[in-house]
Amino acid sequence: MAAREALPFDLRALEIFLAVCEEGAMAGAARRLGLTQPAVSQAVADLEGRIGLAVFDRSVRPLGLTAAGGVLRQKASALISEARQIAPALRETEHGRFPLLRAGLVDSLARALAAPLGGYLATLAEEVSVLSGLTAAHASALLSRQMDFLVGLDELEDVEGLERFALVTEPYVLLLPAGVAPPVRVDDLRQMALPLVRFSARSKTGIEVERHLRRLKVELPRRLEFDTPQGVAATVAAGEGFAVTTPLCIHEGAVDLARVRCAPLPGPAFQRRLTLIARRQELGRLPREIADFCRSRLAADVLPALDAAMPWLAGTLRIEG
Amino acid sequence: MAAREALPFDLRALEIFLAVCEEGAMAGAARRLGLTQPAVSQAVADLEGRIGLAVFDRSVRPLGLTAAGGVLRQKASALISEARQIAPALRETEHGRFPLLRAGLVDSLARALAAPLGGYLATLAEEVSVLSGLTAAHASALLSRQMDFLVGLDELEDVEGLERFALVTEPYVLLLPAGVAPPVRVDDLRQMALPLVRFSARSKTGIEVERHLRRLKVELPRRLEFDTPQGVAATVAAGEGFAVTTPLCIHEGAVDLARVRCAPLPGPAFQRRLTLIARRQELGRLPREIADFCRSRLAADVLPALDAAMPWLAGTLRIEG
DNA sequence: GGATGATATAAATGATACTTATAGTATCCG
DNA sequence: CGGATACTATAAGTATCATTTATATCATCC
Repeated sequence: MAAREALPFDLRALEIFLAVCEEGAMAGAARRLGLTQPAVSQAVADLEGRIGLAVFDRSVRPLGLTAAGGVLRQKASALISEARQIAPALRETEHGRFPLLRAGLVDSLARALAAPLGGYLATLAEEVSVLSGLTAAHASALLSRQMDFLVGLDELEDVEGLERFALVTEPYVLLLPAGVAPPVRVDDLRQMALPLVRFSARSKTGIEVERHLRRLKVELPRRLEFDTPQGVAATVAAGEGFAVTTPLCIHEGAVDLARVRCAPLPGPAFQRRLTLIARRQELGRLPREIADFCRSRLAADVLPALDAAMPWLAGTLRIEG
Repeated sequence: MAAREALPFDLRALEIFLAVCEEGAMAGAARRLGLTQPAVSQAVADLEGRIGLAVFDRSVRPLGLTAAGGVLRQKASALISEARQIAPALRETEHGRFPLLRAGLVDSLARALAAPLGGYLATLAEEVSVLSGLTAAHASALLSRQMDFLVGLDELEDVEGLERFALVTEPYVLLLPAGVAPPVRVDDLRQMALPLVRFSARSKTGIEVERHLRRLKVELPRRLEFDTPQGVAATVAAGEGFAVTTPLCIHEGAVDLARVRCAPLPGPAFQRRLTLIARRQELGRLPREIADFCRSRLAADVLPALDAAMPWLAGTLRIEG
């Protein structure tokens, strides 16, 4: 955690600063706040001393703002207005629940988890939003506090201040149209007659697959790519190509298993892990509990079907925790 | 402005509260903060007294959070982390400019203003973003502080705490394919052979046109609609229909004026006004200056061409201020 | 070039954050 | 169960910081 250096101001100082901005004069601000003029003058001088910069241009009247003062007005105004909303929000929370929880769910778990997760969150919060999509978009939303947690691949490995709960690890596998014989060796892969249906490079899964194939020196023509597991699975089911995907993506695709064939991916182990990521400490025990819930639902609803369809997975698809 | 009731806490109290949350114990928090245990105990009791709610459940150890406490942790954590970013941001502003300015520009001014506005803002801020689109989306971004100001129709008439600067008022006009004779009376409108090309009801312009035509008892079949002035203008230029639009939308459409014909809209006066809207007091004199800039660019770059193409406008298209 | 209305500084005062000291309470463990 | 341990609450004193009164200095307007 960052060094606990003291904050250079408190909310009271910002309140006084904003009053001066709006009145254009310290004396005016003092009248409005029910203080004396020197109190305001000293509060402003103290604030400037603490941040080490002048915020007012005292050579003109009405008082002008310096560059730093302009920015401070913008930021302080936002901060105070948020602070004012906190106490009312707390009072509305007497039901013992959060007022709002916002979750991001990677596409490949949308079918498996969106509804149960939404239902579970609804028992914890007054208002719930579950957004499915690419984890990249969710990651930036999480960092900018427009989202409370996300479930997806970990694209934030280098970011401090987050906590992670591993949910499930799964190997990449091959998905082929029903009649096609699966390649057994890496070399068979290089000679596939069918084109490769790809995940878009906008998704981390797409990037990982791309990199793995490059490492294996498997070069396949670029023909069709999709953002979503459904697009990939449906295209394979239609016989248009084969894909490197994962068991959960196949489940997400909701495709008729009679029309496709799943097979191990030849070559060295290649897997991915889905994780729940939240800002550390902000939601207390909640992220851990939500992760537990997700694991139990995956174990109960999804794993049995996938193990039945791909018995050769033999535990390489496993719930963490 | 809202009644200036005092804030029920300052940042120091929240800092202590969060330390207790993370340590799970007041004594632990005291050690971490370099305080004594009673100091923390009293700060917490004081905080609870001010907001009128208990935040900790003292009957269990490690200390549990109440419902309100859970929400407070979430909000306080966000507030403190934003507060910590302020001072560094101020120090980066020694160039005399804002670190970031985010503008929303209504589609109908995108061609006329996006580039010059962007250039002008770049002289004021380190980083600038100018987003074009429907004002409805910009309005919500403005309110949620994801945008600093917007230029468009005023869809926020009932919202407090905003300041407005009128830029330009323009009448709605008819746009027809070159060869078509313009309707002169309202009744001619009702008998147009060509279909009406509409602005989507997602845009305020579209809604206003729709309402005006309903008031005039002009009912025209629904065939083609667009979100953007380009779509409307290009469709009219292709001879596919006629449109009720405005001079600035026509300019935005960037259509060859030889292929279309502009004419007054029969019936009572019907106009719209474009406005610059910002959160009050946050950017100081900046909104007024930006509005001045926008007016001068419109007067210099756009008005002469439109007056030449539609001499019958005769001052009904006018810059405000 | 004063008159006026503002800001800055100094010293005194009041509020409140913090400390020491002590009493009360939860949890652990034999 | 009972005592050891570690925590929290309360009381009273102290230190610190915000605010006041009093006074000096500065900007702006005729």
